[in-house]
Amino acid sequence: MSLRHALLGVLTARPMNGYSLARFFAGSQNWVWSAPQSQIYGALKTMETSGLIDASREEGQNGLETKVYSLTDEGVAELTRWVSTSHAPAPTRDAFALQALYFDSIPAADARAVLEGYIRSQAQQLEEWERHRDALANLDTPLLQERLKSRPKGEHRRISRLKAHVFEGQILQAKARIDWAERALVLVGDAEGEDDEG
Amino acid sequence: MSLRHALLGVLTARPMNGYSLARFFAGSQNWVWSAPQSQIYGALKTMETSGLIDASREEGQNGLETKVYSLTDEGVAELTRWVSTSHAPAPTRDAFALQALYFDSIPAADARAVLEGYIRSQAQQLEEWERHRDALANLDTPLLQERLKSRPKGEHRRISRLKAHVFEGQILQAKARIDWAERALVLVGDAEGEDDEG
DNA sequence: CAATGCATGTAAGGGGTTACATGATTCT
DNA sequence: AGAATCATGTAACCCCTTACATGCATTG
Repeated sequence: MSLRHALLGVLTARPMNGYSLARFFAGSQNWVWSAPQSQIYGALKTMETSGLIDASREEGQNGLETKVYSLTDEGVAELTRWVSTSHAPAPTRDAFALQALYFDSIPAADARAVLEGYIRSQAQQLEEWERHRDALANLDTPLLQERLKSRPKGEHRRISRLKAHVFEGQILQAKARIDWAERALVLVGDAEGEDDEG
Repeated sequence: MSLRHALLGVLTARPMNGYSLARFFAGSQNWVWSAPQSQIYGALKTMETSGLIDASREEGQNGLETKVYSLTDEGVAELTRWVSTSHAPAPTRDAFALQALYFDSIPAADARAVLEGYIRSQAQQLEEWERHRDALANLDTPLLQERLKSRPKGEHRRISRLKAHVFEGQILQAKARIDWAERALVLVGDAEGEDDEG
């Protein structure tokens, strides 16, 4: 559902081809939406068919012919409409919380190892988000710079602050998860020597 | 992927039929995994085929014949294995953060309305999770009581604390989201009168 | 007798993942 | 010559959503 809006959002910064969009979304360790390459091309095709974006054949970086997509008026309107609308939250589906619900039924050492791995991956993600937040706050990302070219200078500070704040939100959540996991380590460790089936 | 493990986890408390499981997972406003009824029956069938659970025909609440599923040894082993293993975090896909990234391009009043709706829904979810956490801490949920029957009394307190802590984690995250959204309200409101395209 | 609850399923369609396939250009 | 990068796609499979379909039993 939202991949389309993510693509529309990126394309408001500047027109891009499928390959660049795919790189942006692939893995995407530091953004709020990710998608594999194979999904991008299909989505772009259906979005073109439904009139949200336009393709123009242009020369790529190496003289290769590429399809460069840009927003149509309809695409801009759809993004604006979507951003302005309240959407019901997606149903909860938290695999790690599910896993943690059954830590009481495995050896404490195993639960500790899983929690530590979780903390490591959250800490890494946290770092990446902090970097991205700082880059946005300093107007130091390529896409933001492109985007600001079509906005009056007086708005630049407000825009960069708003975008940085979105990643501040991700940061706060990652920190909450890390704090939680550290307290879980204590809870699990409490019963050292506890084993499997009781 | 994890619906199977969620089902295995619930079935460790007691054998259940598809209908009860469907009610448990449907909407599931206060648990960590949700799934619609239509998904449950299919998942149960494939899990039975792959030997994770066993079905036995028994009498339901009203003399109706129902299929009651219980874990096989293989099912227990699979759940234990899954819970004991570190899993890579799912790629980020945060629709609300995506939406918030473009609040700078809509009227501030619209952004405020969306944020307020978000805060309301998060606050509601928060309340439900707090109720559930408290119920677990007080050994006051039907499923936990069933589950504890097969565990030594000495472990009851530890188990209920661990489970309650999982929901404490959800609570902390919901609070972080609400705090974030409230600061976002200030940031957005800063530029009162700012409009659409600049 | 109608509505609600118990109980089990199917079907169609969309979204996401993994892997495969192809071809040109640039770098080493 | 071989590897990496640019560039665009396809195919199979699984998960999830929405909706439909059926039938028995209880309650008002």
